[in-house]
Amino acid sequence: MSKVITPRGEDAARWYTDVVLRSELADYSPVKGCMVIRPQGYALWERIQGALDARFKETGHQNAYFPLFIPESFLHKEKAHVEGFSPELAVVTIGGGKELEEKLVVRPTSETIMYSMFAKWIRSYRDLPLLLNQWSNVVRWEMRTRLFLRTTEFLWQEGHTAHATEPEAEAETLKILDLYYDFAHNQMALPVLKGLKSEQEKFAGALRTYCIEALMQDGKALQAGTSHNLGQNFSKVFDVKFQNREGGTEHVWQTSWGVSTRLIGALVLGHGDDAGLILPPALAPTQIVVVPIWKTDEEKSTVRQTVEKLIDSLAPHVRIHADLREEVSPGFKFNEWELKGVPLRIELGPRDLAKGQVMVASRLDRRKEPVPLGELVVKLPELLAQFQRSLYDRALKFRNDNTRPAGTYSEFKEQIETLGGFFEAYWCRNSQCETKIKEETKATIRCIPLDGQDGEGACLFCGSLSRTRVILARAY
RNA sequence: CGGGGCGUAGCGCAGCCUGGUAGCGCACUUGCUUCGGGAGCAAGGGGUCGGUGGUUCGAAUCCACUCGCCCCGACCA
Repeated sequence: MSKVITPRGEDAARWYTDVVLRSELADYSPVKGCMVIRPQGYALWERIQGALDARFKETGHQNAYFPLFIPESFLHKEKAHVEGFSPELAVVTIGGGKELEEKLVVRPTSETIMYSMFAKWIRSYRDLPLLLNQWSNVVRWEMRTRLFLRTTEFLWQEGHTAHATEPEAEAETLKILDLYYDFAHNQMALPVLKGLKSEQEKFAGALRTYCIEALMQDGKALQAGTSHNLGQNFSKVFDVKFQNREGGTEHVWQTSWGVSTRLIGALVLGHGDDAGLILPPALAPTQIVVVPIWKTDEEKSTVRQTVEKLIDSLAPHVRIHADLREEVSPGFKFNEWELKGVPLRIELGPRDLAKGQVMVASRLDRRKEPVPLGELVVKLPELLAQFQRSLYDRALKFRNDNTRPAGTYSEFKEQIETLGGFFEAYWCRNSQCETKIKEETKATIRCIPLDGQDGEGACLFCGSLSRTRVILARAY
């Protein structure tokens, strides 16, 4: 493997692949379109899982697990759903050497199999709300794949809830959207827009799809999470009914929502640079790496002793790792840990020992500052918190600098090509205008932002007066 | 599926045009010296040249077919 990553300015696509492969997040698999998530990448996923799972539990959700295989007929019950997913299904036709009576679909998402069970479990309003989440893999036979951003099989979480009333379902949909928004900001250090998807872009089978939408450093948008209000679309076809307080029978109101391993791609594209990954401290499996430096055997033993004491005192407070390998030089380690995105690095050598200090280097700007040994326990958590803020601020500044009014349609067409980024415009809500824009510019309406819908303007395409403000961008 | 590119050592590549029995860098092994931004020297190990068939005294090299991967477009988290 080459020693350096292809510079982003030279080839952004190659840069992304280089970073993912070289930082050992993932590797290509023998199966086309699939990937192997390596220990580095999986550790990151586990941190994402941990943070989200805690939030789901705090908001009253329970985890469960439903089967990988779904009877083909289930998919066909909801018209829009089957039309949306048919082209990308993997289907099992043979089991145990025999042709199956009914084909089994490998789940592309679990609405249908879950709700067939909901129908069995829900009888009364007392059984509601039912708040479930599942961590699983799903398969969607994509034509074109990219590590983490779009693979044939991916890992995700899918929440599925059932409620007694429409307002309750809508409240749940928005509660999860807020949860995702908060997670993106505070854990991933990525500013995201909360918005509503257009009819064309919404989930197959949903009433409404809300999303969080992020802007990557190459000027392309990335859908980072979705929360759907399913209304009664599925409960009607799966006959998920309950008896209300008044004794009448109603279909439940449902939601589903998810985020996937795509979030790892968002971290790479959102924060990385030509030296590799940059991980937010809140999610970094290793927050601080210690690189000891020595020349003589005598120095080696004193440095090592100090490092061991350091680790013992700091390990309860921060996720810290000492790189004691002797077969590679300190300089090599600096580069390697920077590639892997570890936020802070402590350098500790004879010169530092003499002064009773260490050098602390930040992955953000690669600057180093001396910190007295005795102050580390207090100072390191502060530096990590500061790192987290700075990383977010930098991403926010980037987004602000790359969000602009679309202007006239011809101005927009030119700028989407030359500048990229988010464009603000008004849209008449006519899907023909939306399609035309997409065909002519490759940009899509990313969302109708929930904030700032109080003005009015001319539709970007047809010019008719509109009160719907939208964000457009080219997207992953 | 359309367009472009590539398959030669674990990785990145040269060699191919003009056939003569395979080479470079990194990585790996051993030893010594090193270690504050990808260490140096020395000695080693490792390849059915993607596959099949053909041309030829002889094929990594020429011809035909085939398989696979990557990138760009149409579908999508």
